Amino acid sequence: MPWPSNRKHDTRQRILDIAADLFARQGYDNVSLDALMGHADLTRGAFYAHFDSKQALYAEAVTYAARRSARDGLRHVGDPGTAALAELLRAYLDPAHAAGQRSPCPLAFLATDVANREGEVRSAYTRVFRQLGGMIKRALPARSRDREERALALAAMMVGGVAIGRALNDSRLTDTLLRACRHVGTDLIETAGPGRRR
Amino acid sequence: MPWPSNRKHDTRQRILDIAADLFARQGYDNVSLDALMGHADLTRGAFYAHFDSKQALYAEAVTYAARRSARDGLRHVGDPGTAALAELLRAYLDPAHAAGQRSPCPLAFLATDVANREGEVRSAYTRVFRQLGGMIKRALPARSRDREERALALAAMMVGGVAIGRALNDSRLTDTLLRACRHVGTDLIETAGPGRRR
DNA sequence: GTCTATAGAAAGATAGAC
DNA sequence: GTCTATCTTTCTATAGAC
Repeated sequence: MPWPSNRKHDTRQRILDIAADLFARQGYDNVSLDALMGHADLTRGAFYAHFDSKQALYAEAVTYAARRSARDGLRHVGDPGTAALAELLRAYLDPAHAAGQRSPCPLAFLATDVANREGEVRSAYTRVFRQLGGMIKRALPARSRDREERALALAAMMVGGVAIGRALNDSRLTDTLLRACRHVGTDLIETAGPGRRR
Repeated sequence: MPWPSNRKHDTRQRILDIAADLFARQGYDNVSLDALMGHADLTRGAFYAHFDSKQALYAEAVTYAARRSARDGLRHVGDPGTAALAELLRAYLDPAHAAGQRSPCPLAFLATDVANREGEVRSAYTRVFRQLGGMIKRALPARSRDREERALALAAMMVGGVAIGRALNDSRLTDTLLRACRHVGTDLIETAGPGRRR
């Protein structure tokens, strides 16, 4: 219960919701407070009644976008385990995700955008990445060697696949890339049984 | 011989060189023409004698940054083959690369930055990615199954690792991530012998 | 809390002198 | 080709009325 009771802080939440979407889709610099508040049917002036600055909102938005992306993306994913992990891989590397047709993951959509910022934004990004890595790690077979390394490498492949796929100009190549990551990633999960590698 | 003879287009080349560096390190919006030209010991006004617009320069810079990054990064990499590929993996996923201590690869440094642009910039990025994918593919064992898919997934892991590593706030986690990508990536190369998988 | 109005700074691009 | 000066736009942030 972060909020004492139901208040008019609905507005604040609405702004945060819109910000998570716009920032992820267009990047920090390409979203003006004017456009942002316009989407909330408000004007610039009202913004500072809810947030201290654009940067402060950005930091919160990164965290919130991650939570929302996980909530929406993991809807059909069952309990932890390799089957659920394969399903996560499929959902994350879906062309619809790269195309921004559902709640985008800020790790992939804001990677280089966040790298050019400081402080709280970077911390939020780091926190989110740790969560993804931890989730993948726990879903891998408990007794597999290199569980941590496999989890981090898998996360990098997922994020990289979507980030690159979004930048490409050729949707056929994007689809091919995402499919490749799904297939190779699935193999990385399946071959992660106890006592393999090296 | 792209240039008819040696001309004073040295200046143009100098601007391009600086742009490739600044854009990759700071992103498109965070580099002003003022700062750019300042690094070349010139002023804003001289810019338009060499390029049509900032966007046009950006497109050229993406291509040029890739060429320079490959040239500098592959200096100690021998002829194509799995050994050279392992060396490429090591050089690309080096913490010094992620920290920007040598010619940065635009694929990793500009992924989400390029995604928010159009036209020629996206085309340049796509072309560069095709080159990286092709290079990795040719270095994999010729008779291996899924050569194309492995190559693309490896590229995604490399780019993703560096892009994420650069955004993180914690250099220990960055190092761990890059090491994980190197190890798992090396395994992906070694297990790519003829007739494996599935 | 939300509005309009405005301050103040920065940016891309152009014009004309040298 | 390069300079200085300027046009024009855009943006974050603040002030004060309602």
